[in-house]
Amino acid sequence: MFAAFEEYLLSKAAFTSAEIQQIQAVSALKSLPKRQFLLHAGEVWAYHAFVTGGCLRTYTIDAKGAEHIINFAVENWWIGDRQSLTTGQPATYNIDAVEDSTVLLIKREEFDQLLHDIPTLNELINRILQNSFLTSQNRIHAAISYSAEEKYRDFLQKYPAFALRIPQHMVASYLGMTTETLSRVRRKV
Amino acid sequence: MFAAFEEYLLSKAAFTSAEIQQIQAVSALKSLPKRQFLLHAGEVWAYHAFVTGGCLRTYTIDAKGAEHIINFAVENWWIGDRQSLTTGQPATYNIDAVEDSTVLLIKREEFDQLLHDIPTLNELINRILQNSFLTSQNRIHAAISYSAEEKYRDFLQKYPAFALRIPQHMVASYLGMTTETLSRVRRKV
DNA sequence: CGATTCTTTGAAAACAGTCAATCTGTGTGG
DNA sequence: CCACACAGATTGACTGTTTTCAAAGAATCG
Repeated sequence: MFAAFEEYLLSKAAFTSAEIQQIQAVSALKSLPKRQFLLHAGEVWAYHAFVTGGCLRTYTIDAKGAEHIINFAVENWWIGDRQSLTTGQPATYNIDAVEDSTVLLIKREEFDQLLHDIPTLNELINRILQNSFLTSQNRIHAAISYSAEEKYRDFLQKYPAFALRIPQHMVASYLGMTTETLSRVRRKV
Repeated sequence: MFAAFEEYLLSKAAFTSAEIQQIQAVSALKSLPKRQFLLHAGEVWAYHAFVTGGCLRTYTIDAKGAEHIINFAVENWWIGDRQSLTTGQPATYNIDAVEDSTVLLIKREEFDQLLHDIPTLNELINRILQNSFLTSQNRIHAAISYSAEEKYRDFLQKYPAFALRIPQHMVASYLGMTTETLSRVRRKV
């Protein structure tokens, strides 16, 4: 399973095999059956996590019990509560497995050491951060500009693969609408 | 006006005076009267921009002529179309001045050189990027979870100063609702 | 198969948007 | 300094969209 991470790293930048080994030395693997939590809101999150297989979601639960999904992470995506990671404050988000998943974990201190020792990794992480930011901006734009139907069309166009593997009530919650509304929108699309 | 930027930089990290001078050498100042554009959608954006005074907004205009504001930037905030900056593609956003403003501009190539020469600046920029990302995440959460009234309360609580200086129809457009809806929400709050 | 989870449908209510008119404040030019 | 124009905010009546609640149908999994 580390092989998937190694392949990802090498596809993104020219890491030496010594660097790969150093990364592997601090990587821990974790299997998460469907519905199992990686993080509960209120706990402190102190890892960098990379999804090697499956799908997870980051979400909140409001006073009425409704879930609001901040994002999904499938193979080759990073996941975690970055706010908690950097501030040390309790996490505001829950993370659990949408499907049976496998995740690779690196503790914060060890990851910081890697960033310090391996400039290539530092650059890669910053590139990813920048991408995450741009993606977030686009999502904000969609959220404040589009109707329910437009949001769903936009989602389908951006993430056609997600629509096939993620339950619709979760897609609805990601798009900021109810399951019923999404179901009605889908009838039209 | 560079003084404001220098003060900002020194408040954020320990820059040497040589570094400050190197930064100043590539900084250009620009005054923007209210309503003047810094960037039109479709143009390529190739600067890092820092607001030394006033207030600007980043927004799109949809097919019906409605504006959707992605964000505001006041004194000591950075602004620009990062997507266009990094990819070289035409910008998707417009940027113009909400008030008479002053902006400090550094061309992309020169900024890259600074990042290379001044590790402290590199770290600072990455910290800011990370903050921008976290702020975006929170905004997404608000946009998909809250009602119009909750969105406005949340906005007031996070940015009390904005409510005083930004016209309400722009706040409405930032929150993803119409001016009329915001006006009705305000009557209740 | 039976139980659970997920999706769809219907009807009513709540919410937000639209259109049009009025009101307010501000700033400019005469 | 006043009058007027203009941008911005509010209000009312109406329309349309989305949510809510409840129930019934699929699909999936042990």
